[in-house]
Amino acid sequence: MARPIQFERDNVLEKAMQAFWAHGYCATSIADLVEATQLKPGSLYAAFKSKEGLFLAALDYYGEQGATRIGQALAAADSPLAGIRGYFQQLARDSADAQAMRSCFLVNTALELAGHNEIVREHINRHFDTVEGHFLRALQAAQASGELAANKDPRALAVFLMNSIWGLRVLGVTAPDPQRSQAVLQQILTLLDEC
Amino acid sequence: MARPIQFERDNVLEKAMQAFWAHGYCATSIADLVEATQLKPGSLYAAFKSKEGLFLAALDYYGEQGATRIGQALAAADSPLAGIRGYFQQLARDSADAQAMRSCFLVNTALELAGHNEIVREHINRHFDTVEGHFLRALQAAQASGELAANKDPRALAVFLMNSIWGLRVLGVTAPDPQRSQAVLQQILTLLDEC
DNA sequence: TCTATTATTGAATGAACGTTCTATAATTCT
DNA sequence: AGAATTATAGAACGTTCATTCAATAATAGA
Repeated sequence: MARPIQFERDNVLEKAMQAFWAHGYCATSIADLVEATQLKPGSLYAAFKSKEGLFLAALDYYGEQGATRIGQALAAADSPLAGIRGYFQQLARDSADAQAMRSCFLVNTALELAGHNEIVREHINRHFDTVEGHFLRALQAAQASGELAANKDPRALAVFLMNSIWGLRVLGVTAPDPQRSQAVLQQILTLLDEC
Repeated sequence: MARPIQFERDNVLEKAMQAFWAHGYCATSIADLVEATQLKPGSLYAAFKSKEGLFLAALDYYGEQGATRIGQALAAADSPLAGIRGYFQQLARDSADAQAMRSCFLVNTALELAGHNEIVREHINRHFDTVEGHFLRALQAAQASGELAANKDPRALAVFLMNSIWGLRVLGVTAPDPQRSQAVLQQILTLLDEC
């Protein structure tokens, strides 16, 4: 009974996410988003209500994709600990890439907005909790199978791994350098070994 | 031969720093800075050239203060490792404070601007390097005195400690919680012990 | 005391901001 | 085919932005 929507929502969210990720919430103007998504202001506001609405949608799009990817990578690994080691090896490589110089969209947003905006904080925490949950289950499985020492605390290790991700993201933006990333990686992995 | 400057530079920088720290570079307007510093736009521009100039001055003011404070805390401790442990205990307490919900000004800035602005990146790295230098010297001293195991790598540990600071700052903004902060702290301190 | 110099003031500037609105295009149901 | 409905386009809105400027106030040397 009416004209159907022309654009694909995921495509628009992907483009908007890239723009927000690259420049942050405040520094990304509606004009930037119009250019990135190829939608006119009217269409953007009809679909997402406001700049903040579009931002939250893009944030969730990023968060869900990321968490899913991590979950799949862990599930596909030869063993729980091998999955975690593999993930951090890749992360260390990413954070050493001087071309990228780009943190995680969630971490950027956490520091730009989470301190003041409770809604944003909730969205971010939800995604972080999902990832932490993946790590926790992997660590518990590793302990059950004897791959992780019995005297380790999976919960504490899971929080620590999240902490390490956040740190490596900052390192990747300020001083991307393979040697430094590898040094950090070694310390992190040491904590997963017997000691 | 001319009218002398009325304001104290450090006082203005302190106020400007608080404003930038609380809201970020982009979200802090000149009007905000005028109110915070009690200087009119003309005076701000005469003294600091531009918004960016004032920001960099405030960033350095923060960085130098912070690095000095850490250096003094480490020097005043009973032993090198005791100094490091004490610093991280305090940091873990800070990041568990739900009232504050505020990261480190340098970390905030790193994620907001360092990816695009090379000058900002250089300023930030200079301050981070100073702090890392303090940690490195403490770790080397600890190793020399036998307090730190001989098989440890002070350089790698120093980078890892910086990484842990950054992580705890993110934790403090998104989900301040004593239990989680303590869990992370325990893992970090474990790496300083024999194992 | 007068002159030169510089700090301070706050209004003025044009550009860019997020958002809204009206006209138009496209579609479905009757 | 016509009527009803909704997406799209892009100009227009008032506001706020960073910055500049002309007028004024305050000081130091002559």
